[in-house]
Amino acid sequence: MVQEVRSRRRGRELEEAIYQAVWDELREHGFTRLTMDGVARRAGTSKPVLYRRWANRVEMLAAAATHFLPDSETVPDAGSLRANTIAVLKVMRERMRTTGRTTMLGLLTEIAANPEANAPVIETFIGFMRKIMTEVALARAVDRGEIEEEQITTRLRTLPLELARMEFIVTGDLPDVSIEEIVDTVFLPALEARRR
Amino acid sequence: MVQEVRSRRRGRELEEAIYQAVWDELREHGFTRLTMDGVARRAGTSKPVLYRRWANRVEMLAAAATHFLPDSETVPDAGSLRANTIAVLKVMRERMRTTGRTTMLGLLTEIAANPEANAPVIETFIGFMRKIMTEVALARAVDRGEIEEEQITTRLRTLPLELARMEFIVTGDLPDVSIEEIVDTVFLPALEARRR
DNA sequence: GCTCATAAGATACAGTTCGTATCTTATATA
DNA sequence: TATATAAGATACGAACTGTATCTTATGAGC
Repeated sequence: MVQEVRSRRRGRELEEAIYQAVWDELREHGFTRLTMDGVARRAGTSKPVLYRRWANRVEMLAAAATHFLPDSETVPDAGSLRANTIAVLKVMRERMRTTGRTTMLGLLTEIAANPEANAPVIETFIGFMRKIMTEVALARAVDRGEIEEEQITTRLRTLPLELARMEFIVTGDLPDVSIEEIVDTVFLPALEARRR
Repeated sequence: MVQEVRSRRRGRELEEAIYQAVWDELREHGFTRLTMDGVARRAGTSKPVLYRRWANRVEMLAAAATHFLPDSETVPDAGSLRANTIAVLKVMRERMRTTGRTTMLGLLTEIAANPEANAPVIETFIGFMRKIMTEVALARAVDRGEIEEEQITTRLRTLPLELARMEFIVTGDLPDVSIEEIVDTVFLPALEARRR
């Protein structure tokens, strides 16, 4: 035989192939119709290989999502709280588009059913954005003297993120106009009201 | 025979029994484990009866939810925009608690997959609350001269509702403290910022 | 280069659930 | 009382889940 294929992948290599298959199946069929058989077939492997790694569908999916979403983002300082908040919301939009609406809903459903077990998933999606919001938008604004540390409450810190997430979940997207509206007519005024 | 049971219910009566069965199954097993067989068994009927009425599980569930949620609410004037907005959010909380977190997520998932077909569901859940918000909180405040019609944008009208819904979906509840925080540190300041 | 433990991949399975088809029979209506 | 309609029982194919069992490729250690 001329063809000397590496017919059996292992470890990292195999896992990458599985993640890719999950992602492709997700694009093609959506979260609700993503099956273990489908992923196994597309990845050129078999179900037991999947179940040896993850206990169930959602765990596998969460791992794939985590794998494809960057766990750090470098957002250059845009010079103002307004511009940086808009930049953060655009990062969030990209992440949500990558993940997809029904996948987000599926993960939220799983989290609702099993909060402790899914703490890492919560961290990947929600905690991460809060971190970026704090570091990229708020901390810089405090440094710059644009706002006072005391103006920032948890509610206000997460406010633009919550609105962005809700809009994406319900409408399926988050246009630039909405981002600007959230920042200009809700976030900044609410923050401003706490001055002094 | 002494016992003269109506052994075969029809129409309205049968439907009420089905809705009740859906609701009970929902309480007992949650949205993800609600099965057609289970509902049929509990309602003392059979699957074909369900499928003659609704095309699938989600449609049936949406109908049951619509059936149990009041389609009008009388919220007495509490005297101020602040108090009325809080009252509206408490109505919303009751509706969300009645529906349940995973059921909401399930319906949202279905809406995402099939927006046109589920327009009535959207109306029941989202449109209804907007209407209450407008009638109970905003219109009265305008009448009272507390705010100007021009201050109200769609974004601001739905702002407290979006925040309340997101918090309920992610955390599973909406405590009084959150309601007050939403109204006092976000909604009213954002509205105030548009004065003049 | 050989041996061997490990894990990949194939296959088959029981158990659920969905949605449908088919049939019998109770019940409202004319 | 006759008849159309729909309820309810039952059974089914199809899809999917998660597991069990088996063979065999492959990397690590000798």
